Amino acid sequence: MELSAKYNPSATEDKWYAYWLEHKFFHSEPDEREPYTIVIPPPNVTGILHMGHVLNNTLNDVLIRKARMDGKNACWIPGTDHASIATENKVVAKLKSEGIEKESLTRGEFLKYAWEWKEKHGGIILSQLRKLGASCDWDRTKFTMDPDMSEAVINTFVYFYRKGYIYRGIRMVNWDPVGHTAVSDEEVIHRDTVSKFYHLRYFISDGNGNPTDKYIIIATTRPETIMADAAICINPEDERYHWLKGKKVLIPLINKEIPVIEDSYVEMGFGTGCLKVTPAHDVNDYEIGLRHNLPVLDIIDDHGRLNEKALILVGEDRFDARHKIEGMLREAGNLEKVEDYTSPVGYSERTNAVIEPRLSMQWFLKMDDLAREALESVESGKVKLIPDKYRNTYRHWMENVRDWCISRQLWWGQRIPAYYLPDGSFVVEPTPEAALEAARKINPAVTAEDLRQDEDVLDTWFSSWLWPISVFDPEMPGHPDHKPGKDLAYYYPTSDLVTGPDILFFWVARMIMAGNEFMHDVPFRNVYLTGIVRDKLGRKMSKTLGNSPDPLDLIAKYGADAVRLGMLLCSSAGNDILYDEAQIEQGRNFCNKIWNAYRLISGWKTDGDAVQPEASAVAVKWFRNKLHETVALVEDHFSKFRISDALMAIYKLFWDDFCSWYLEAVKPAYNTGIDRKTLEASEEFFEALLKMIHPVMPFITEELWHAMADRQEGETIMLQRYPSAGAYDSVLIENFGNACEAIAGVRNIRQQKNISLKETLELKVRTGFPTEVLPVIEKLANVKVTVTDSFGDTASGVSFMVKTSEFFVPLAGMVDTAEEIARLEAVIAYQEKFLETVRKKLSNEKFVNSAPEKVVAMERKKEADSLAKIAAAEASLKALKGE
RNA sequence: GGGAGCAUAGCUCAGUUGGUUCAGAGCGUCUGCCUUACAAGCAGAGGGUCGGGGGUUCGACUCCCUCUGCUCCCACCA
Repeated sequence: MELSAKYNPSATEDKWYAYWLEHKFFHSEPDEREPYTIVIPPPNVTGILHMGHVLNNTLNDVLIRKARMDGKNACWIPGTDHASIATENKVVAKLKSEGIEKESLTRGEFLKYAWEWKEKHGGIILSQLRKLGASCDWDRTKFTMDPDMSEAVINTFVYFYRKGYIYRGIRMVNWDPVGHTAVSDEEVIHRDTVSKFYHLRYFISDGNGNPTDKYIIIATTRPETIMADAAICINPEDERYHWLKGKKVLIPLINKEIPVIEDSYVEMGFGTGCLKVTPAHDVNDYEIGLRHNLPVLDIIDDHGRLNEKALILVGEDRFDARHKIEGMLREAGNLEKVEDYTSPVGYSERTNAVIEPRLSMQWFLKMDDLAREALESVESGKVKLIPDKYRNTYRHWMENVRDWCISRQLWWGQRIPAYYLPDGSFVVEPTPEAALEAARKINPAVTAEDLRQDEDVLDTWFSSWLWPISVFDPEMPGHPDHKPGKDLAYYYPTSDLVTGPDILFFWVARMIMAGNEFMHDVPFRNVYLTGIVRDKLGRKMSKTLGNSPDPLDLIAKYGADAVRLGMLLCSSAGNDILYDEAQIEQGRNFCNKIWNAYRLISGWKTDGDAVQPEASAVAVKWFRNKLHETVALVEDHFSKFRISDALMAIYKLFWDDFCSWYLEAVKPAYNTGIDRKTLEASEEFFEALLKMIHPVMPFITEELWHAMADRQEGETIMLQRYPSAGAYDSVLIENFGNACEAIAGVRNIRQQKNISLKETLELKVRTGFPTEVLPVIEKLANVKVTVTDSFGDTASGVSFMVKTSEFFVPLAGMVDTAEEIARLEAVIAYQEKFLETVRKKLSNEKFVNSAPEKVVAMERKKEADSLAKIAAAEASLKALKGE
């Protein structure tokens, strides 16, 4: 059958993925083999595949496929994350577009919509991963809100509550007015933001609530909060304001009287040195308020609007209010001036809303003990971070961690299992039944109807930190004395985790905590932290910039293998990836190269009588050694998670060594058959190469592996053993490399002298050059080689050197003597300079005495080689000059 | 404000205890080729004072100090 000159991925990818699924090659069950386990970083259940996923899951798939081919029992657990805030936002937005407000729904009604949404959109991303070729064990797919997974979360909550780690308290939290929930400190992103610095006049009160003509100036970025001011604060050391001590001032517009207090928190040099204290809307002010017993007046509601306690601008959004109050203050004569000002402002990671510091009742998990142990796990090397520069960051975070705010004012998630009695006390139990029983111990009269469950749900990370445990045995979390199930006992701890550094703390650190707590062992051995995918200008991929390509479009255009290779080419661990479509083109081109190598080999016909040419014999011998050498190199790269280096080594082995040198060396002349030995060796090499590439490019390798031989139904390249590194003869490899250089030398001369490849030339080489590789030179350079001690008339030809071997091509009548003299003189000049530096070293006693023997010997060899080269060049020069 | 990291060819990056002829790779560039696997290709070539300065050493891309320029993380200066 005639094969197309181009590889067509669309014709093969779906076919082979279906084949793999049909034969359950991805499925794993515990057995006597060594397990190799990866849990997927669960993507948002309603998310769509983006380039970051492509990078991450390609790496995961390469590792898992490599392990599978290494004979391990490889298991990659897929699944999705319920992503409370993100998903709830999407559902709320969707309902809103249909004219339904969340507030108008009961919790149950809303959750019904949410589950419908999840059923419709959930899992899209998992099907996209199939397009990429991900070899996940789909039978084990998990979702963080599966009933048993949710149960694990509840049990964990109860466990830590009973342990005394979970408590409830009023805290200043980061309020997200768009998500209508508190978020953790880690979910707040601080960005320098241009705003205004308003200088306001606060008039001194005469004591009866009436303004005098004296005033002080206070600088603030948030004039809309002045109605909640509880005091004005000055530094007690500040002599400028001593006259203010004990006075009262009036809040502009509402004329409310508030005291002047003193606190060293105020910096005299900043702003006007005079601070308005608004305990309800600023973390520091809250602290000051506590010290000075100030009342807390909360004037902003869940949506970020002023409430009735503000007295004015009630119902206005905080930013509208800021704008409006500026005018009102100016009109009232309270606005001294407005300056531009840049200051860090907190934004919600999920909704990008400006965070409103707000007091509220929340649930917290004590972190100190958990963090201490989790730090130890990394410090001791039980968990290795790759690259290890993240250890510093990790340590810093673990040593400064604050208690984890785990409650969220949302409905989509695991509801906190705290049940309130009518008197306000509460019990924490895994089920309503158990809660009732416990409540009756407090008050026997309580009925099920009297109990009210806490309205909040748990932070999503409070479920995903259990992921490496609960996917195998959801009964384990919360029960550290439970006997792990068969799967958990076999697969835990998992082997490697591949994820982004942005969730090192959110997720990785907390998984380590949960692992230590419930399994008394870390959840994984190695954490490979990828970079962030950026565009080629270094900008983050984002929808608004429109610089984020759709991976499925790329797969459709170039093929999944090309996309995978393109992503890996530029991905060294921990470094950001500058994505460029050109890399994916390179991947496509590589597919094509593989495809065409197959076309060549598959077209060869054996000629039963043909004996193996010498050139083929040495090429076969050389490539076998080269293959062994490269496998060893690749294994070394893999062991150090240098995936892109491993890939490049294979890429060069295939393209340069196999295609450009080996195949050209053994390729039979036009219309002639090939000998059996060479054909068999070629097929063996090609198959080994396919196996080496398979983890990175699963589709094309499966296609060609099947095409090259009669395979049985149920056979697959993905379960073949990865080629093993055998011994190799580095002398042969070097000799062959020198032969290649000699070939290049002749080709170079041909190009310079414009001599066609079809014209056979003479090539002389000095005795001593390994004769074994000469047939290859003869074939690929189209030369007739003579080994000799004497080049004869070197004036009528061109010489060149490979390492220390001298070659000569007689070219009667074609030599530009002047040019050749100039070239040789340049060689001599360069070598003499080089020789000088070498001799300088060797004449330095300190060098000779203190440097290792090997290094000194090397310098002596350099000296000898250089002398030889000079001698050769000088001889040629002499001949040219006719001396 | 605190901490960490980076700076090597036009671009993206390797360079693994300071020592192989070590200044590298891929891509791009230039030159010549539609050569019977592949022009998404083949052959060949050019290209860098390893950010600046100083120091340690027989020897520094590699270790130390300093300057400059980027990046990231953490952080409550209104």
